[in-house]
Amino acid sequence: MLRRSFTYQLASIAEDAVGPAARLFESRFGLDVHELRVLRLVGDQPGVTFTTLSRQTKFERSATSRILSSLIKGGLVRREIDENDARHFRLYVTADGQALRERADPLSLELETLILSVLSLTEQAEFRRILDKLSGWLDREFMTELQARYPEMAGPAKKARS
Amino acid sequence: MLRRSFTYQLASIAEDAVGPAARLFESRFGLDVHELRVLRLVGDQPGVTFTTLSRQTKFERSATSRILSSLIKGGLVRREIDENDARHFRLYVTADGQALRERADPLSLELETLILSVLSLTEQAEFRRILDKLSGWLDREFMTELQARYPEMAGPAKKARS
DNA sequence: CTTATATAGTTTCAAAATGCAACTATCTTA
DNA sequence: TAAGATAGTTGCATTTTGAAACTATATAAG
Repeated sequence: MLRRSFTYQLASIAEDAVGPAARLFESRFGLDVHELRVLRLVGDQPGVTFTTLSRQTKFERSATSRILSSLIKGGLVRREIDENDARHFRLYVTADGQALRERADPLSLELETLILSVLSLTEQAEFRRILDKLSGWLDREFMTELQARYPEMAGPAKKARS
Repeated sequence: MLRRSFTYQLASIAEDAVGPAARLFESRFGLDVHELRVLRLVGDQPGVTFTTLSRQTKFERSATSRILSSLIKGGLVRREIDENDARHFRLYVTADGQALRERADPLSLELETLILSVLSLTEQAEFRRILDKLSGWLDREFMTELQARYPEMAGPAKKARS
């Protein structure tokens, strides 16, 4: 078999993994995976600020803002004006949001376990370790490195569309 | 640091990897990454049929059809009616398509090397091996397994949108 | 032979997502 | 008190989406 491009393979795995999950979360909790992603990021970083968050979501700022609005409207997230700088909002998950996460997380875990079940435990650990290493690099030095090597591509991340 | 959901991590890595690549291919070759994906899949499987292809692309059939049309219009792919069954088209990359691939592939390889450069050679090999194992499983048994466990979600893969 | 059904692939179209740019509001500096 | 800078939101034109309808060929049944 021909060796497929690594990026294609990654994107393809991500789609196979996220796609079914998306449908399940939608049908069980009426929750869009994008919303879930934001809910989790906020939950894991109480008091996180919008700009930080939107860098992590990998969505556009405007998209993140809209998702956030919908979470707030749904009572899953609340925001507080920063007392030192009223331009900032500090974001927190509400009790309802927390409750929802607590229902959603086991399903995530279940799916994750199923996906990884084809790997031995050693492989799973190794895979995780490698993914962590990769994410760290991609989040930090990689982007700088890219800009340096390919100055032709400025501007922020464009839709990858897998 | 909190352990992030594996699917989020994967999607996030894929986006970081594919996003920049998308912009580069666009600016250097005027080629959309989706088109490139299809071009490669056809190139690697001369005579492949539309339905097979669209399963591999992970796009909707209609999207695949549109991308294919654009490749054909651009003279990068050609199609022939199957002599045994006129409902099928057999797809082939043209000389122009091949030439384009030959210009694009080195860039892909370069990017891929850069992305993986944070890993040791052993890790790279291990990572690849694990990815292969995962893709195989996800393409085959996994989907069946999912349907069995979660009958509530029928229908074909929905946009994962990461 | 004629009708029914299945399969391959394309096209249409309304709804949703995208992303730039303009906008509001606050803060900082001078 | 005016001029930027920063945080976040919203408007809106464009693009993307995906389900459904459609065309065309093949196969099966009566």
